[in-house]
Amino acid sequence: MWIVIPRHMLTPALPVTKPTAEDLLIWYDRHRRDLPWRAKPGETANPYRVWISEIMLQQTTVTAVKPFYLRFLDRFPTVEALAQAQEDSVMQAWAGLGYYSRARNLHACAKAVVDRHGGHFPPTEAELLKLPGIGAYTAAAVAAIAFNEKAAAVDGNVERVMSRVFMIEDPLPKAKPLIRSLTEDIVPADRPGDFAQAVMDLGATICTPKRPACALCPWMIPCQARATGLQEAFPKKLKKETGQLRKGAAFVVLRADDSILLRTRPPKGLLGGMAEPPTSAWEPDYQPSQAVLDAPIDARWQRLPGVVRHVFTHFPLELTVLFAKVPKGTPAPDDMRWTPRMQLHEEALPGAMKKVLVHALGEIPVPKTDKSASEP
DNA sequence: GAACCGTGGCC
DNA sequence: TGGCCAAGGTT
Repeated sequence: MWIVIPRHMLTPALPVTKPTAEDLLIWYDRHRRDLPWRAKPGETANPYRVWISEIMLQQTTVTAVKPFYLRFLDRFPTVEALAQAQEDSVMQAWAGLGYYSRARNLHACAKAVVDRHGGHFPPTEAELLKLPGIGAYTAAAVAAIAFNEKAAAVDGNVERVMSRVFMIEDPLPKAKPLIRSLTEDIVPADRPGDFAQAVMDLGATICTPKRPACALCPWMIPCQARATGLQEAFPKKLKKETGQLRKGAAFVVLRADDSILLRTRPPKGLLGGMAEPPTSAWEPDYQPSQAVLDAPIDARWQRLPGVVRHVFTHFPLELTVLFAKVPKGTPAPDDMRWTPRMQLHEEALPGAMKKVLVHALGEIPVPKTDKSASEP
C-alpha cells in the first residue's frame, strides 16, 4: 500500500535570499561599460557631463545618444557656455534626438545653475529636483553618480530588474512605489553612484527586456522570476493603444535663389520650438486633394507622388507634400523666413520635417566637418 | 493618474 | 511590417 506524501512535505520551501549591492558591484567592477560621460574607476565624475548624459538618455538608447553627446560637449563644454548660448543653437544641437522640451529645459536649467548656484550644480537630490527638466529619477541619478549621495535612482532598468528579482505581480506604473522602497533598501551608502550605474549596465546587457541572459546574472540566485522560469513575463505592464492616423499637407517652396521657406513652431507642444516647412493642420479626415487651399503662398503647386509617413509617440502621421518654385525676391509670409538650401543643416529640423524636405528636394547637403576651422 | 512628448532599432 | 522598447518630465 502506497502512502502519498505531498511534495511540499518532502522538499523544504525554496530559500529566498535577498539581492545584495555587494554581489552586484563585484559584477560591475568586472563588467562595467566604458561610456563617454562616465568617469574611469577612481576618477571623480563631472556633474555637468553626468547631467547632460542623464537628460539625453531619458527614453533614448545609448547608441543614439553617443554622437549627440560628443558633439554637444564639443559645442557647449561647460555649464557657463551652455547658459550663454542662443536658444536656437541649443535646439539645433538637439535636432534629431527627440523630446525637444528636454532641450529647452536643459537650457533653462543651465541658466538657473549659473544664476542661482554660481555655476555649480547643487549636490543634493532635493535641490537638484527644483531645477527645470530634472525629475525624481534624474535628481537621484546626478546626486548619486556625481556627488555620492545615497539616493535611489529608479528608472526603467531598475523597474525591470526589481520586478523580476522580487516577481512583482502589480503592473507598472502601479508598482512604482513598492519598487522605489525595495531599491532604497539595497542602495549602499559607500557606492550609491556605482550602484545606480551597475543596475543600468545589468539592465542593458543582462536583464534585458527580451531574452535576458540569466545565467550570467549576479542576481540569478535571489531572482524569484528566474527561479520559476517566468523572467520574461516581468515586469507586468498595461499596454497602451496607438493613436488614430492623422493626415495633412506640407508645403515646400523653392525660391529661385535656391532658398526654402521655413517657419518655427510654437515653443510648447509637439516639436515645440523646432523648424519646419509650413504645413496644414493635421487631422484624421484631412483631404489631400484640397491641400492647395491651405498653401502659405500663391504659386503653381505640384502635388508630389507618395506621402511622408512618420510615427510619433501617440499617433502616426501621413503628410502629402506640395512643391512650388517661386521667383527671386518673393517675400516670406508673416512669421516665415527663407533659408538657403546650403544652410538647411543649421536649422533645428526634427526628423519628420527632414523627411518632408528630402522627399521634395533630395538629400540635405551636410558640409564636411572641418575641425581645423574651429581651431587657431 | 493619464496624456502628451520623438526617434531609431529590433524581431 | 508593426508593435515594442530605450537612463522620464511636465501638465
